Amino acid sequence: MKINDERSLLTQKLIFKKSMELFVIKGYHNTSLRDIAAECGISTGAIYHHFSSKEEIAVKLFNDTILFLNNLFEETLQSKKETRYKIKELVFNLIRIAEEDKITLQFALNIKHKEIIKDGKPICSSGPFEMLRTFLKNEMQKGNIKKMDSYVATVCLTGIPVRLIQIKWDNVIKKDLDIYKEEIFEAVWKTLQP
Amino acid sequence: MKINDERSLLTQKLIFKKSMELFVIKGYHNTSLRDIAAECGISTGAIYHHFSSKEEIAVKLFNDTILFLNNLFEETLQSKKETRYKIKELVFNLIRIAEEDKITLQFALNIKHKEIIKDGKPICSSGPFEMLRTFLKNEMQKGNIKKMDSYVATVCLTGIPVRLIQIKWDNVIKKDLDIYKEEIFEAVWKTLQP
DNA sequence: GTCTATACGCCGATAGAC
DNA sequence: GTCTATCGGCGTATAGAC
Repeated sequence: MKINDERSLLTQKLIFKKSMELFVIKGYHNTSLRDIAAECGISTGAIYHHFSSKEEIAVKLFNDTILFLNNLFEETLQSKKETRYKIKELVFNLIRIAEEDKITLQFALNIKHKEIIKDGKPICSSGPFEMLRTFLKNEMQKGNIKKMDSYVATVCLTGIPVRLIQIKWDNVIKKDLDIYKEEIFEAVWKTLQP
Repeated sequence: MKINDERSLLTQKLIFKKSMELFVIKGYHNTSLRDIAAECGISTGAIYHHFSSKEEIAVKLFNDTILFLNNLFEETLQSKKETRYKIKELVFNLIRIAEEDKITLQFALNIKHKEIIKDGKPICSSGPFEMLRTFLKNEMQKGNIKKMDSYVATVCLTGIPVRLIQIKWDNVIKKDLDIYKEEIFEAVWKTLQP
């Protein structure tokens, strides 16, 4: 790898990072390329050297974020042996990411593709959801959790922690999320038991 | 009420209705005043006779929607006697509205104030959530549901059905939501039991 | 109350020098 | 690879006739 390639890569990373921050804080449409350029300390022309459009930045960010969630879920589900602890780890990790990597998760959960993509929209964001559904279906077959509709099960697993996280972001909850995680997990787990 | 007042009111209602539809379908920022005017069959000038800005339309729509949800929840909770059936009715009504009054609920759940309001944002959308939390706290005191953190309880009550509704809107679920409602309610109810 | 016509600014995107 | 300068277009909002 040449020196220039490295510098180029660094600039790209910077544009990604600052763009995501601004998209989350101000919203996609309220963020102009001039805003991004200023935040990065470069010019709009420089941005266009790396990306062909503002939309391209957002779409790439979006795909990266989906991938990040996919990896997170996959690793989490492999990290424990017992079903109960796999799910506990998943809930805990979600809550942890919501505080430690807030911007990324906010981008994943709040940014609407509809607002970004103008015409036909081919982005599929249901990957992580489907992975979890597959996992839960398998666990049902093995008899580790209650046999129920797999969509309902996945909705219980994701809906409860995600809602907690969102009301925290909306400042409805003031306290640190950490104190809720045990109780949240127990609620999720209960829905999956006979 | 004079004739002209009536006509004026009708036009306003029309603008509200079409604006909400467009905001939901295309997104707030991808909807121009020209779009709204065309959809209403009037001119942009006419819109400005009734509203002072596009933002004003969105903010008023938003407040109306919050009020709608507040009323819906309040009436629902009074419609039954037993706690179990109050909550069942609530879950069922949410799911029903998601199909029958889709646009309104999509507006309430999907539109981000941050995207609309440019500067300081005073909109408070936590009213319905807080009402449900108060209800659940009272039920705990009466011993009708398990004593637990009230935020966690409210998150369980809202998070599960809302998540189901959202994945339906995202077309992850193909079938009619009606077939899930019993199972969804049972899941919610379980989280609130000892 | 509604129309047409238009002002004006901001934004995305490009051109061309360095 | 980054800059400055600029273009074209669209979107909000206004002015003034009817």
